[in-house]
Order: sequence, then C-alpha cells, then structure tokens
Amino acid sequence: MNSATQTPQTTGTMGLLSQLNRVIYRRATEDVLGIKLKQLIALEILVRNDSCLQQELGATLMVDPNNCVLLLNDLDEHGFVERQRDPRDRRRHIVVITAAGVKALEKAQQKLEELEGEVLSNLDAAEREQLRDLLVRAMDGQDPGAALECG
Amino acid sequence: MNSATQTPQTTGTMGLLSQLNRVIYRRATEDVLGIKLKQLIALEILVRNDSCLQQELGATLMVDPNNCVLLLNDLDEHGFVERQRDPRDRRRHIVVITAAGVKALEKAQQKLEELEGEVLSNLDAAEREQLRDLLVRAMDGQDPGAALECG
DNA sequence: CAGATGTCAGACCAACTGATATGC
DNA sequence: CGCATATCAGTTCGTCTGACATCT
Repeated sequence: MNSATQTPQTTGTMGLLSQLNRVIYRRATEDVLGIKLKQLIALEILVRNDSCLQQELGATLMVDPNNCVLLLNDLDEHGFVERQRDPRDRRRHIVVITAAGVKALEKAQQKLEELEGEVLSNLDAAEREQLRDLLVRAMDGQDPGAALECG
Repeated sequence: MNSATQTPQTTGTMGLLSQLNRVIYRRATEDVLGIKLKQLIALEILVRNDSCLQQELGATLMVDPNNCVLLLNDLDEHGFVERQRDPRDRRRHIVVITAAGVKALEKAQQKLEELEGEVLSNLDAAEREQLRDLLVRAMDGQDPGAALECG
C-alpha cells in the first residue's frame, strides 16, 4: 500500500537469506568481479587446500559431478586451474590453482569486499563479524556431499 | 586433502551466504513445500500487505516486471492470487491473495520452518534469533526497485 | 566382470530481451 | 503524441539426465 514501506517484508530466516542472496547475486556479476561468483568460491577452496580432488571440490561446492566438470572446463580455459591425474588412482583428477588463478581470485575478492560493504551498509563492523561467524557455524553443520546422491 | 574437512571453506560473508542459500534452495523444493520458495515469499508479502500493486510486489521481490508476470501467472493458475484492475489507474493491477493462497502459504511455511530447524541445527534458539535480526536489518538497507532499472 | 570417476550431448527450467496491447 | 503498465514470444543461461570412455 504505502509505496515506501521499510518493514521487513519477509518473516522467515530462510526467506530473508534467499532475498539477501538475491541482492548479492544481482550485483556480483562477472562484469564486476572479473569471474563468476561461483568460480570465485571454487578458487577460494583451492587456494585454501592448495589442491584437492575434483570430487571433493564438487562436494564442498555442493554441485553434482557433471556441473563440476563444466565449472572446471570454464576455469581451465581461462588458465585459472589445471587438472592432473591422481597417480594413485588414475581415474581421479587432482585440481590445482595456477598463478593466474590466484591473481584473478585476489582481484575478484577485493571487488566482492567492496560490494559487501555496500550490501551490508546497515550493519557496523561488529555486527558484520557476528553475521559472518553465525554463517560459518551454520555451514559447519551442513552435510557435505549431499549433491552426490543424484545417480 | 582430508576428505572430512569441517573447516569453513569459504571465507567471505558473501560467499558463505551464497553457499548457505544453496543448501536451502536444494532442500526447499516444490515437492517439500507444495509451492516454490519464490512463490512462498511472494505470498508472504501479499498476506502482510493484504494486497498490493503488481509493480510494488515485483520491486519487493526484486524480480523485473516480466518475471513478475510469469510468477503471478503461475500463482493465478493455482488459484492462490487474483489480479484486479486498479480503478484509479486502469493500467495497473492490484494483486490479492485468495483463501486458497493463504492455506497453501501456511502449509508451506510450516514445512519451511521444519527445514530451517535442520539447516540451522548448529545454532541454538538465541543465535537463530540473532541471525534473523541481522538479516532483517541488512535487508532494510536494500534499494527496493533495483530490478526495475532494466529497460 | 562390476563399480567408480570423469566427460560430453541433449533435455529442461529459470531468467533476460524485444515487441505488442492497453490506458494515462 | 509520448510515457507507463502489463503481457507474451523468443532467446539465453544454468542446471539436470542419460549415455559413454577410462580406470580399478
């Protein structure tokens, strides 16, 4: 009715999360970050682990193996990752991030932090830290590899 | 490397939000809720405002006018909403939720709360309240109608 | 051989783009 | 006439499904 309503329009935490994610997704485009948000998250995992099995990456990202292939193809074409055969089980691939990948990641992370500042402009530093902490804890409880049960 | 890593794999708040949303999105399917998550959010807005202009709904949901039409077509076909011409400006539509819509919403909300309990199982009641509060405040600062600048 | 892993091609769904109809 | 609103058709993007090759 009143067109300038500032009341929270969505009640549930899940709905709010979904809405706020929508805001992020709309703003964190490839134009802004240089890479896609999902690629950024994938690269973050790779730098953190130095390298990891392709299936572990997929499980952590919660994408099914097929989509993991597509995602890596994209990153591979840009020279941001390399896939190596695991010598101990030659069916498997070990994914490693390249120097160019690290560089692209750092650039994207910087842009994303700028965005974060804008999106969370209503929260002060302590509250942002609190939010991040709650999200970390929530994610910790998540079943990894739920995306694998698809065959 | 260790396949049972429980360390937070994603560092930034935006990435965490995106990942947690992924968890929700994967579980809050139409099969579980009875309606789609986005439809649930739309109906929530409608019960809260009793009725609202179609463009206001779109702005609040952050979907562009085109997608708003599709969304409402879907809800309309199920008999969950009705579109009425605004007598004061007959170009406009006023969207109202039906009794069936309210019923479907309540059912879906109940299921979603169950899901919320599972997804946020690592957080106690106080922490969940805290999370919800932070999300509400973050959403309050969001530019409504950003989705309208697309023509 | 059965089972696991990764790859690809085609189907499917959700979102965006452009054109049209109606009313101001 | 120009502008706003809603609608639809066509395109594009991301994701899922099924078939296949390789390796254990």
